[in-house]
Amino acid sequence: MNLQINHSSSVPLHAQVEELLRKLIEQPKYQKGEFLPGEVDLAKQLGISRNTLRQATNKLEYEGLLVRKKGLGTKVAAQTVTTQLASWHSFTQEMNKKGIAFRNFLINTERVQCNEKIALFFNIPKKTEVVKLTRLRGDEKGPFVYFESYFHPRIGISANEDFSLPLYEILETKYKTPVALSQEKIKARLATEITAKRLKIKKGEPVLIRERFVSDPGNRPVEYNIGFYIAEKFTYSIEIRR
Amino acid sequence: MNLQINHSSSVPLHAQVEELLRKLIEQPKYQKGEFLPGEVDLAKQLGISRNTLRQATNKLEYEGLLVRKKGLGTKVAAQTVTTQLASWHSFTQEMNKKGIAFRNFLINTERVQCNEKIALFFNIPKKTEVVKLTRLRGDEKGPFVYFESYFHPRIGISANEDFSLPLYEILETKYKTPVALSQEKIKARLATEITAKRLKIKKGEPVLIRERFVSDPGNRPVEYNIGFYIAEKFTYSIEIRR
DNA sequence: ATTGTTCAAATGTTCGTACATTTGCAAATA
DNA sequence: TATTTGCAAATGTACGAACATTTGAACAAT
Repeated sequence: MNLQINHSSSVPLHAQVEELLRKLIEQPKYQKGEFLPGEVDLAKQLGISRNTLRQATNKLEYEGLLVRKKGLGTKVAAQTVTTQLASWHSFTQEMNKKGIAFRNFLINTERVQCNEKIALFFNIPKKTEVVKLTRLRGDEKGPFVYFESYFHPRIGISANEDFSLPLYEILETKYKTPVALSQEKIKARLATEITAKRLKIKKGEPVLIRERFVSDPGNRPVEYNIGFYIAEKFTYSIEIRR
Repeated sequence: MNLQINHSSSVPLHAQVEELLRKLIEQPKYQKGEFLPGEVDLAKQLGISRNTLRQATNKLEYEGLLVRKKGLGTKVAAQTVTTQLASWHSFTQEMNKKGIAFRNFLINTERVQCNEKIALFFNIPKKTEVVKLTRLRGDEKGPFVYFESYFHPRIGISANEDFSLPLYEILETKYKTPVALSQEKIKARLATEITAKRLKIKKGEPVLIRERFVSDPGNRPVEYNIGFYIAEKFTYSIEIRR
């Protein structure tokens, strides 16, 4: 492994070291729980001071990637894929942060007639045409979440929109529709045939279903979103302040 | 304002400073966006080194409480992402609202040795004795949720406590331990034998598992809580503002 | 066998220092 | 007057050093 950093780069050393460590700890031995080299050694090896090294490891520890234990050493935290809700568009970021390659298996947009539930939330007549966005996401091993999004006609979003950007960025910048409030409902169910097929699991395996009712600052409905997560692969994480 | 720290305390200086800053930045002038004193000045005022001060501010910055700008200064972050949960102790309220008679099937308290996970969160040695509260709740048709709560020894809660009152009321009034932050994790799993027995369902039926890591305003761990819900009977509802 | 002691290694804490970079503003300049 | 320059103040980066505390293991004493 190439543990090289560039002392004359404009990128701060601690940032370089941080990146390097992110890659380093992907190695199977570290994923399996082996301790990293000691701080003193590692710093010497990298040609930097222990303090600078700790700047990097501190950040990774904050993120929950590393666990340090006084008198023992530093190792990679036991990994669970957590969806961080505190930030809105953090899903891919979370993935990337953990070094998990992230993939869109399918993105599709179409115009459909809305069902009763959506009509009720949007406060529009049943069967009004709305734009529906469908996404299937996962990693190289396969999909692990299936999403559907429906947008209120008022937004004027197009079925030809480029949805590769974060959704809430598109809404805010292009359509001047800030989102301010969302009501979420989470439940667990056994996979139906169609859901199982989409997620490539067996019918009857448990899935986490997360519904999201998104509104703007004036409390007007903006988006309805429903996601089906493979339960085994997911922990839904929420941070609450009061 | 009393900017005093104790150099001979066993509490690390940076932790003391962190606490102190949390209180300091509650002042209206800082909430309104005034810059904190410069690092050099503030460190001198506190009688600590700039590095130590930065250890504290780094953490607060990472938490999103402070914003630092090179060449300018440090101020309190404008409040943006406030993730707020409707249901702190609202479970029974929700039930009552829906006219569902609510029943405690079992309440039990005991002293147990804490496992690794709890030791890690509480930052105490493995197998330290902690108070464990067990609850089984449901309606007249049977149980639908099984809870376990563990309390940090610092709280000094007794195993003979009367837990018929709302938990967070007990903590705040009797034990002067306000709770401020909680991290929740939600996952779905198939019921193990023991869980199935408790909830009177069949082994292999899906259950929603909700873990809650509760901390006080100083971010010190207070309670660990895990609940097993019968998935079919439950929807977990969250309200998020930003 | 059990208990206590010592030791080396690891992370934790804290200091001091030096220089880099960015910012806003005031003074000098065209 | 408008622009540039320079400076002081602020945070950012980086190093080195010293000592504290915790851990696990080896070893010694009971």
